Amino acid sequence: MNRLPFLRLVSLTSPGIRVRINGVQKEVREEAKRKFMEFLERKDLRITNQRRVIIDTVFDTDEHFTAEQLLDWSRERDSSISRATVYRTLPLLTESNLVHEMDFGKPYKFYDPNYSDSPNHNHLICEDCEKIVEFDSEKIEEIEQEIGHNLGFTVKSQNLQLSATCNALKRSGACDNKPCN
Amino acid sequence: MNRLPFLRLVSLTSPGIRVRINGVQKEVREEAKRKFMEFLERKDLRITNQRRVIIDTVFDTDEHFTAEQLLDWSRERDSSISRATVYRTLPLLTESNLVHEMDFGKPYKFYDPNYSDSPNHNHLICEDCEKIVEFDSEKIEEIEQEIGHNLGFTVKSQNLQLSATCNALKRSGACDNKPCN
DNA sequence: ATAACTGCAAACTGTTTGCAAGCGA
DNA sequence: TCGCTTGCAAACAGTTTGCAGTTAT
Repeated sequence: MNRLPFLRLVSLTSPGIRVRINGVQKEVREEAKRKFMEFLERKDLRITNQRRVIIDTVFDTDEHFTAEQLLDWSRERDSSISRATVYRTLPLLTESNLVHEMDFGKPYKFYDPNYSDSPNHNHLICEDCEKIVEFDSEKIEEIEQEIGHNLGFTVKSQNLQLSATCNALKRSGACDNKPCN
Repeated sequence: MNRLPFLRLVSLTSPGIRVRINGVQKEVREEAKRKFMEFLERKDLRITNQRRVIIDTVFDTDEHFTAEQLLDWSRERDSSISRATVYRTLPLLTESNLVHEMDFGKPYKFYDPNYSDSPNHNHLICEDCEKIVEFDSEKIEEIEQEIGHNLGFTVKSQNLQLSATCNALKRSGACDNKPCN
């Protein structure tokens, strides 16, 4: 099953907006693995070989993935991993708050292994090449709180998706980031 | 199939934030119906009895609905309406930009018949009672454009979902809006 | 030992589709 | 009339689950 090429772009920092840097440090990823093991222990769940392989697969990548992609990648490491185990492990990963489940209106879900690193990041999706850029904005978070307050709610989490077209593509016929085939 | 009670709240206007008023005027709804008929004609599609019933059902309500709900409601008016026709009509409605398709992370989609009235509105979902509040914020739109610009994109559309808890519920044990069962 | 975990395959759910009959322009 | 539309039922895709055997603690 072929899926969309979801890449993360290199930072383009600007005031008040933090953009995820490509290639989060290895230590952060190792810490996430450790935290998930602790999460399992806390819930009296077992650290099986299959779970270890899946955890390593999840946190050794920086990319957003689908359940099916995770299955493929995990099977490259251990071909005995079953679809059921992947589907049973994903809810644990999201429950632990180390992975974020996302819906882009496709019939399948996407998972983001960078969540614990910056839990408030939002996404911009390029309509031209279907890439995803992550970004944080303090201003947006402020306004969200304000809106919630005005409506009589306490905002617990937000999900902002921007759908956009690539300026570079319009200028030169190709994205700066990657050719748009 | 029982679905969530998605209601629209009455306005709580505050500076810079426009909230949808409950009960959009009848004329707006009739205009939407007319526009959709025109859309069908423009595409050389036929105005069948089934389509008329579905259109009336969609624009006679103010609420967000699922495909299954639309089927139920339409069948109350004409019991011969089939699931297939509903599923075949929904893409036409979204393509016409009179209805907006939304994903709240559930396995089924929601549809918003208020879209043409305020195409940039966003949603706040109450975690306590699963109601949806619509709101517009010019500030958010400004920042979105700014972020897009800084990242080298032109933002075409946005989708902001706030997940929140109800302050009134916390104070008094019930929502102002509706008892939270 | 024993409770949690696994792979398998079947089940489930929302949505789509092929087909023969029906109906609008 | 002609070709778009319809209802039906089967197909489809992603996800979940029951079960019997396996494994971590």
